[in-house]
Amino acid sequence: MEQLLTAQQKLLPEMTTLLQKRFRLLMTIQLSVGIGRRALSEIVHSTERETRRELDILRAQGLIQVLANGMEITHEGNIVLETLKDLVHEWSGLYDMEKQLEKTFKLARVIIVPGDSEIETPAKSLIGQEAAKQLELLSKDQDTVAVTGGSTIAAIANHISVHIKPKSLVFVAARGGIGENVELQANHIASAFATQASGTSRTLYLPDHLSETAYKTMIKEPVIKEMMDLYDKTNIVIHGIGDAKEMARRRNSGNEEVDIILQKQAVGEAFGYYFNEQGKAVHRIRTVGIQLKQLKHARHLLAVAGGASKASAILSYLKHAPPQTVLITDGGAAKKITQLMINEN
Amino acid sequence: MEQLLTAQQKLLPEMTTLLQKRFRLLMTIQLSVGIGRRALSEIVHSTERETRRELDILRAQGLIQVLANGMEITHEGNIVLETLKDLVHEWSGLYDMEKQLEKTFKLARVIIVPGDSEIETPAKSLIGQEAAKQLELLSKDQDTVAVTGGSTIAAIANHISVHIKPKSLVFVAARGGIGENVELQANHIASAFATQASGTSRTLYLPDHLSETAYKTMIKEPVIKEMMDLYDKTNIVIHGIGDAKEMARRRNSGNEEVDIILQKQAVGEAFGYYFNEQGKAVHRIRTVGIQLKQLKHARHLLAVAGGASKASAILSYLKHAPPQTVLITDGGAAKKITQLMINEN
DNA sequence: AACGATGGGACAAAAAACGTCCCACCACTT
DNA sequence: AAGTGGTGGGACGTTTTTTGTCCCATCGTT
Repeated sequence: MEQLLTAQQKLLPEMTTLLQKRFRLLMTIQLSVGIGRRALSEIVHSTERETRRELDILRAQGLIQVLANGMEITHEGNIVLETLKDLVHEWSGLYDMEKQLEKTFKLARVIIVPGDSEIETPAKSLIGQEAAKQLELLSKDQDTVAVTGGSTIAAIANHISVHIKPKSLVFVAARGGIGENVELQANHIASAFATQASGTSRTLYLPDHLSETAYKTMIKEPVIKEMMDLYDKTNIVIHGIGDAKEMARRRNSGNEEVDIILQKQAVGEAFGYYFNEQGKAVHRIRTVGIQLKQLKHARHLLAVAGGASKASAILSYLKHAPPQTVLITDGGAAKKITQLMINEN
Repeated sequence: MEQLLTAQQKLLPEMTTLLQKRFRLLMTIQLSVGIGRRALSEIVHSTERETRRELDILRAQGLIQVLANGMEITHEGNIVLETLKDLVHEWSGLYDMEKQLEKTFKLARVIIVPGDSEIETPAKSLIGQEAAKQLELLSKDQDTVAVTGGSTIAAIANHISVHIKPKSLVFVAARGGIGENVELQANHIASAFATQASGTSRTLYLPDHLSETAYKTMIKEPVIKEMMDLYDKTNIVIHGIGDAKEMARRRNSGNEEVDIILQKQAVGEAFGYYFNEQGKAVHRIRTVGIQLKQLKHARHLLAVAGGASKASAILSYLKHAPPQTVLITDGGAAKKITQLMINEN
């Protein structure tokens, strides 16, 4: 039945907003009987005309009744209100969390999709879809877009072709290779994005983590140097947020490295920096790929990560996220983040 | 969960239509892959522009994908389609039945609300609501409206004030008193309607069934004569459809009367006539109140009845219903009627 | 190469929504 | 008893959206 509602929302995307709007009106009328059209408009922060329109509909549906001294909710209206209470609470809860996170961490935008991508697959797909929508919204012609790897970022690819209109985007792999799975490599993903968006892609064929000597050698290679320059010109960065231990494991870090991470209580990782719960960088490893300081020059940053287990990593990252960051996550992560924030205070 | 959907429909009445429209588009695309915008418009009998608008939404939602040679449904679209199948079938089934009944019996309009008013109370309320809407739609200023009694008709009263704009309607009791319950008497209902619609009412203080002598005496009374004249001027009639045995019981008919009804296999009753399954009038009793032949002169007839048990009575009535009849019933009755019709052939 | 479909762009016309008044009415307060 | 501040509903010019109807480049098929 959960699915039925999800399917309904897919087919009628405007439903969610409308339902919440009318629900709120109905609820307000219930709470303050005898309220008038204009007073109501003020409370719900809506124009008189719009409120009026919705009220006409509510009246025609027999959910409210008009008295001489204002309006009151009918018995039927009360039933509707009661029935939809949980549903709206669920939905509007997400909306409230979005706004709260935006405000607390001074982010450009926070988008929370319902569900938990670790438990239900549709949530990951929703995240991907929203990320693709944001990319379409924020990208301009001939922009350079840097992308990292990971399953969440990979999930965006499926929705690119549906949402992105062609505008000669250049997709750049934002980091070298990590771990085994080819499908989740930045290189592969950049290329996939380019195909789907009818753009071009540039790839970086190097391991993500290099010894100092190897690094110094490779940086002089023209092919590599060219990529480093591209990072300076990057307009949009789409990146995941890694769990510290998980990233260390993927990088096949040695025992001493893992020990440092554990000892310094790192919870999150991004672009070679490990962050502790307070959002402080406690450790750094040399990585090829885009650098943290280069991020600040990008016009938009899409931070994409979901699942309750990533909550602490996301929270840690948010504490130093640049203001042009757009966070796209899911209800599972968002709820956990809120919990963690409460525990801190 | 059934309730949740009902509540949703209450709050978003435009949802039903929209959902069905988009569902149909999606389904058509699924069936004929590679179909184009214009061909699609023809199939679903919609304008190119409207189809286009909906298609844009479906595309943005990732439910369809645009190829060079037309459109195809995505995996996600298929899931949505599968999930909403039952819901839409339920809804559109009602719509189809409406059209079928309209056509078969040449009626002005048939409205079927979901549910069965004998089982769920909301269905009766829905019937009342729809009847009130129709009255608003069909009535003109200073119209004379005759109403009969019964619980279904009484249910309309609650929705009158919400739907009817004041237009000096005159409500007339269409028949005398039957049975005990005052609240369900034509007199009481006419008066209730008038109050709710800010109109006036005329009542008929006589028992519905009279002996011939009593009838001949009373008909000469000016007060009664005046009412009979009013019936000739009646513009709109709102009436229920009675089950034959039930009506006989309410009228406290004698045993011989009941025997005739049983023997002649009467199933329905309206305005003193008992009808058999074939819609033939098999028995008649003298009633005060509006007469069957006077119905034909009314501009609109609202026949209101619900519940599976009334199906045969409704069907019987429909067989001789005047073309200006608007039938308002519920899913329970409509489904039973359809079954009965199939059995006849 | 030609045809017939495709989707998408464009634009004037029609329709709906909106902002913003006024007005009559009613319930309180003064 | 008069005044005041709220109520809903009507009205109307303006703005925004929707609609109908083209054209056009493109692609697959003939």
